[in-house]
Amino acid sequence: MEVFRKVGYEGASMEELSKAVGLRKSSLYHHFPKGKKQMAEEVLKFASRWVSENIVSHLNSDSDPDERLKRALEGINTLYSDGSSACILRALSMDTGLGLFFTLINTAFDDLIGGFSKLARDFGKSDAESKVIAEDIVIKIQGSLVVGSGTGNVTLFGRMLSDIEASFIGN
Amino acid sequence: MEVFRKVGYEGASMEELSKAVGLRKSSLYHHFPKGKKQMAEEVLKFASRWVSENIVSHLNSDSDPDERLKRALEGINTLYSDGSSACILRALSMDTGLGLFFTLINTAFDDLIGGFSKLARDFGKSDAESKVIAEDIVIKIQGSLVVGSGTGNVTLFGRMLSDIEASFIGN
DNA sequence: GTCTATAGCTAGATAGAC
DNA sequence: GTCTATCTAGCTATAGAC
Repeated sequence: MEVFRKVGYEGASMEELSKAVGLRKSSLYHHFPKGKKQMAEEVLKFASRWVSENIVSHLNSDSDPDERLKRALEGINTLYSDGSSACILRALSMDTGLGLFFTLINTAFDDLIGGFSKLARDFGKSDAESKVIAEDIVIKIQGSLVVGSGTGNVTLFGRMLSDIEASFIGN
Repeated sequence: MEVFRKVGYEGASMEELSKAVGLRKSSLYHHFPKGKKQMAEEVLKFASRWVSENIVSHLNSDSDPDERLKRALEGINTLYSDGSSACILRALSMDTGLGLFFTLINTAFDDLIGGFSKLARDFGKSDAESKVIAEDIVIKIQGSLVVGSGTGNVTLFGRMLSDIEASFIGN
């Protein structure tokens, strides 16, 4: 996963993946008979599951909204290593001619937006408002990762998380 | 440029670039002796110049702030084809092992942020506020492109531009 | 399940005619 | 300046011993 999200699908060579895993190239084909494409797919599924279990699950629960928001943001902070790790969804959404992974990426984004949408509703927002708020949150997270890595300013991500938290508590 | 921003540096093959340009591979080496790396570099420089001339120049001018904002946003909308085209800065900021283009990308982002920063000051904001506002704007633009392409919802980009415009005029 | 060895191919890049 | 033809290195992927 580290390799893919750092260099993207085309940028990741089996050699590099092999070194990262600590197994020879041929051994990778034992675990993933369909090769690199399958490896990227499994990585995406793993990441989606992680997001679902460590972020979306909190957003969708029925406990205290403040607590849920806090836990979800902690999950996001962990996922992106305080803003220093790229997003695997973004890394794999480019390259690869005819969107090999579009469906997986699409549902992952939708789940996340759906989670924040529910949270916003539980904070008293209307359905329409909630959708917009949720989209804006995910946009801010992704944007801060892109601009943060492009400018070398890692603090943007942290500020964005603070802003997101404040935007709920403020209202 | 279209090829690079769609599939990234590693994803772009000389063959594909050749077809896009309408010249044979070997002819490309006549214009760009240093090959693919140079092509990407020139594309990046071209894009930076375009951004500078069609977006940043307006932001940094001394005419009516409302007008400058409007023109800059029009430039952004053109650059990204209403949100349907990926950002070349983002496409080339990944891949390529040891950030081949980091400096170019960095200054492009800084110029853009600097431009919006000046605009915010001319709208009466303090220096510190202006920097934050400018960063947030660029974050929103990048984020909406990422989430828009990831979810297949192109409208996010347009909404973001509207929000940006409204955020100034509202204050 | 992991390895060494290698097949088969495509990538980026060159040579040289015109 | 553009072309055809080709080189070479690196890639993904496979074969088969252990």
